[in-house]
Amino acid sequence: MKISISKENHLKAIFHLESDHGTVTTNELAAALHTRPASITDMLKKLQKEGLVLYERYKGFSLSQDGKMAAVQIIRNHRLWECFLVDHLDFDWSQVHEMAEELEHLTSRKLIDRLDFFLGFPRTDPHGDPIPDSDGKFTRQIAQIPLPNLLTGKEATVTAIRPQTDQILELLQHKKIKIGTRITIRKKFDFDDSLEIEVDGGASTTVSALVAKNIYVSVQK
Amino acid sequence: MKISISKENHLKAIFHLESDHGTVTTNELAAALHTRPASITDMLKKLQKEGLVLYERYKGFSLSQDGKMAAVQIIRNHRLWECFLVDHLDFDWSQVHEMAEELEHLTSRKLIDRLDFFLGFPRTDPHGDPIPDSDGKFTRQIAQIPLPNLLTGKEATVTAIRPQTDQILELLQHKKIKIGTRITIRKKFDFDDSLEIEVDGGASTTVSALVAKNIYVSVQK
DNA sequence: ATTATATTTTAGGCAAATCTAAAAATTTAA
DNA sequence: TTAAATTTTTAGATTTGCCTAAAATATAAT
Repeated sequence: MKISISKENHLKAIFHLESDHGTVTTNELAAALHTRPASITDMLKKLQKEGLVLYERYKGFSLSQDGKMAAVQIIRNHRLWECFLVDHLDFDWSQVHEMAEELEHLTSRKLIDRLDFFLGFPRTDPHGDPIPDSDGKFTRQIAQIPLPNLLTGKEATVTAIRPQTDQILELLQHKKIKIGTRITIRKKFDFDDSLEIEVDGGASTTVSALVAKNIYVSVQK
Repeated sequence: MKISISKENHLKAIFHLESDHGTVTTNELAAALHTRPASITDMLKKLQKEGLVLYERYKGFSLSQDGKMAAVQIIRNHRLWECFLVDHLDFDWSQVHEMAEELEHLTSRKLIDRLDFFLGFPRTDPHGDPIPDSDGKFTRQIAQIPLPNLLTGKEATVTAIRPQTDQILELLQHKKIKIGTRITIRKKFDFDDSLEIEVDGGASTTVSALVAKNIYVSVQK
């Protein structure tokens, strides 16, 4: 009944790709897992036998209900451990992903539930991604929009940075922007789509279109 | 250069058996790891090739300097995670071993060092076993003696319970004895070697020879 | 609609970590 | 000190997860 780490990684990758594109192909999955299409086919057959994916050769595949549950559990583990690493061990959010990739595979359900309690039942991880509860349910997230879509003059809260790279982290750290920061757009420049923004009701800076596109905000909350 | 989990477990088991008996045999190691002697021989050859054990067929084996370092690192990980589970996630010391068996294999050195800091650099784990520092050094432990060896009337601190089973934990919990508890022997009964002891300067109880033998105390500190 | 291209699968192999059964070496005991 | 018992090792398989190269199928393009 125990799912191997490699299988867990396959389920997780399928889940993420399904969420993004709605559908997944063998090649995509192979790329996501840094493995070869042939290996994916092998694994798919095993996962099907265990009832974790629905698979028909040459036709495509998708997670079964059980497979989805397993994937969500891993994602929960991953995100909770990221919270622990950032909030209590004082790591930067850009450093924690790899460590969480290992921690997410720990098998004790009780451990993760106690960790959840210890952390105070956080609803999002340090990157702004939602954390499902112990039953695998994602509580509805507040609506997030890319910063360029925010109306000028309307204040909003930064809820996520995506994708997160060391480079954008460095830039945003310098500009004192992180999750929870309040931002108001003061001016949009059509020339290069850069934005002049006010940060936490204080100083103004300018961010390029590229940076702005990676910042997600919410007007509610 | 990365050591597999299975190899780490072999090194750790050799380390523990060497500490106990001074020497280890193929059969003992197989028993400790719930595996077969033939598998031990296989693994030993691999570990030798990697310079982690000194091995001559039919002659015996022991950890090399590198092997010892690796083993100590795992033990450090294991004991620090046990501290975390007991001190922060509120598990009983009898429950944490299995979880720590998984956590000990995490590969990030930085993670474990930050955990050490977070925990306040504990010198012993919840079972009273010493935790080596980041360089693998065990700081000299205060002398521990089995409770029956303690002189009557001399106060001492409980430093370890060994071996720890759910049953003895239950008994000691009921008698309010744990690591850190102060104990004084009031009377030794030669008839069955049971002891009448005073717990934390308060009430007295009696413990059987079997229980007493499993309690280790230190008069210093 | 047929060919060309791209995707997916099969076939056959490899390395790690285990196993069983049998052989070899060592140790113990008569 | 040789025979018996024990320990350890070898030989040969198995499972898991991956690989490459070639074949099968599906999709796109003329």
